[in-house]
Amino acid sequence: MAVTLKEVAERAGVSRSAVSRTYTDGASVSAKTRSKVEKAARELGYSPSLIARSLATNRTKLIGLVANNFQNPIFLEVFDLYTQTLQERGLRPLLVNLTQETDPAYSVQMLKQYSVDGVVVATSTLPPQFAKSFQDAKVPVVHAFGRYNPNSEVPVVGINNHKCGILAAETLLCRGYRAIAVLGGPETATSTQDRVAGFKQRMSQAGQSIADIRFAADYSYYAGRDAMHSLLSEKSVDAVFCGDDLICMGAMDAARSRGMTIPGDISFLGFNDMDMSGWEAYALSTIRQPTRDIILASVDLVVDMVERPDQSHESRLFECSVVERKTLKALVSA
Amino acid sequence: MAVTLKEVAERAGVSRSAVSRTYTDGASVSAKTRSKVEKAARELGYSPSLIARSLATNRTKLIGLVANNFQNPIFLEVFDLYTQTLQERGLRPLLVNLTQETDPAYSVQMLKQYSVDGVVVATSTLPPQFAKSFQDAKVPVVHAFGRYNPNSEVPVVGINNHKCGILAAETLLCRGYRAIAVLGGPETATSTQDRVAGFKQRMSQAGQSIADIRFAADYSYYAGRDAMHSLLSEKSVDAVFCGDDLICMGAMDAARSRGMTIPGDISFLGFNDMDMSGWEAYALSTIRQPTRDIILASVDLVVDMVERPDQSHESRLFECSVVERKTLKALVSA
DNA sequence: AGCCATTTTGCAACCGGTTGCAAAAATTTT
DNA sequence: AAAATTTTTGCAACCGGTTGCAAAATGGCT
Repeated sequence: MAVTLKEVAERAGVSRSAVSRTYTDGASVSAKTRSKVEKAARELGYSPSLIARSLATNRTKLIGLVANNFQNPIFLEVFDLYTQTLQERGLRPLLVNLTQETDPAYSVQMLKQYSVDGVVVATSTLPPQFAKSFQDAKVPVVHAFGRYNPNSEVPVVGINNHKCGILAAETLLCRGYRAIAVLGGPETATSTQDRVAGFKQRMSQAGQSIADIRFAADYSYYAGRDAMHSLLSEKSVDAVFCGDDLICMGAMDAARSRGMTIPGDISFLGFNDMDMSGWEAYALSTIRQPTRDIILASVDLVVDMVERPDQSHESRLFECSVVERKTLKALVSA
Repeated sequence: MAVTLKEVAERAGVSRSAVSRTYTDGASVSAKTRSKVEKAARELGYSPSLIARSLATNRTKLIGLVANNFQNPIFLEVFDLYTQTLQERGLRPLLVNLTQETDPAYSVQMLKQYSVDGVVVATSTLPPQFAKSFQDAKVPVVHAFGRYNPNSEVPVVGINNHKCGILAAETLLCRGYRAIAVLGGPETATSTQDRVAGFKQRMSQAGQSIADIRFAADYSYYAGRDAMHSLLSEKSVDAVFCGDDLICMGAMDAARSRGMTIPGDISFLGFNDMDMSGWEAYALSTIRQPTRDIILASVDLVVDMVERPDQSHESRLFECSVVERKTLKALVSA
């Protein structure tokens, strides 16, 4: 069917190796041979089969990308960046959509069968041991957006969620809020747990209690809205720290539908700073996670792990920052 | 490195073919041999290499998914469905992110090198000839969300955009609007062109002129907002048909920021019915495109093209419907 | 021109599977 | 129990590339 190296070799009147070498860089071919080969290849419409090459070189240029957050628009941004970044390096993503099925065995098996060169697990909700199972299967893996632990075996690229929780608490405290609630993401997500822990710590350090802590069923607008409705029907609060911008938008709409104004009656602090957070209907003040940096670094890291497997590979954490828009009151000056 | 078929064969004390046959269905292996092989495989942690298999069978189980709309959240829904649907059939998507570079040559080359079994081009903005170039390269291809033409060579799975334009016009006309504008997607997108053409046709048929036609620079919130601002500073209109929900949300925020109420001062009709369109902050009345049906059908179709290449393969168009929320006035009764 | 160092080239084995074919084994039939 | 039939098995060639090695070609130098 497709044109093969052998046909090109025959047409160009050279050996098969000569053709092969024309297409592997660093190989030794004379200018004359190269041009004969290229001419023949052009005429035949030849392009080398990566499948066959993979078999011989033991490199597929395929990177497994494992994700479970296909509901959250921020993942589209993540996804766009991953595909572009990989593309630029001549690599291709092979996607695994985890849906509910978070049994790692399936993904590991799948990606091993395709002999991916490496894997990026891109999720903030799964525990370190999930990513670990790729490592156990001898596949280079990095956990992007994952939970960092100083002696974790799988390198993590992400943020310090505990510290972000502290940052959130400080941001709200120094604006004088006194009835603060937390509306986290799913309780099982490691990111949620860490952020809430950091938040609690800073609040109690300031001698403040937290008015209410609850968790949205998932990372979605509707989960945020529903959780906020039930919160508002039980408690009265003046500020809410949300575990995610999407949840926060749902929560804001819940508050508004009860006639509350933002930030007059109630204030919101989100998390992530996705594209939509800047929309005028929300103009969300939020904690920005440097998504782009995390993605670039995680690709760099996994590539490095593939190329230099013996070296040690270190986790990288990036700083988060507060983005001020219109859902918080102005700072009270000291 | 990885465990190979040969090692399993040796351990199980059978030939390599026996091992191979154990893992290809429809092959003839005795129960006794099979269990010996499975035992050895389990002990060694063997799973067959799809790369090697592909080379021999000429099937990779890889489907190229070509897209250029990584900015629009609706694509995340599309993407989720594609990955899941393919996954269920034992196939994997190989993603190509077109970004600006819409020269098909690159994608064709890329996907041919990976010997994908088939390709789904999932975009409503590129012309039929883009998808055609895969066909010219002998790769089975379907164009999802593409422009349909009765004698198009590449099968299309999507909607009739012209008809949707008519539907939009009727929806607005029968509610009594008399200063109607169109705010389309990018002017170069085939979907935009067809919707606008249908819309115009129905309007002139009703003896109505269109107050303003303009196009957003791309399928984004900000493009919609900017275009709407310039529209409003030039004209006065009572309803706007937007080429996409995202554009529509931007347009709504532009109108609101000028103090207009919806649907009191101005009404909006969107297109797509993405998840966000139901959010309370927008509650968009919109034309629903049956995304799920389109995706399932396009996967079915491409699979069929791979399995029965000689058969003829027909395009499929689905119907769209109006979803009523809160951005249009109630119907004026006859 | 002749010698030596450097490139370039082709051969052949290999990557990890599949599969047509004929022989061997198991099963059925007489 | 032997013959005929069916099923299972192993051999070996093949899928489309890469690569170590030795031979051949090239180029530089005296």
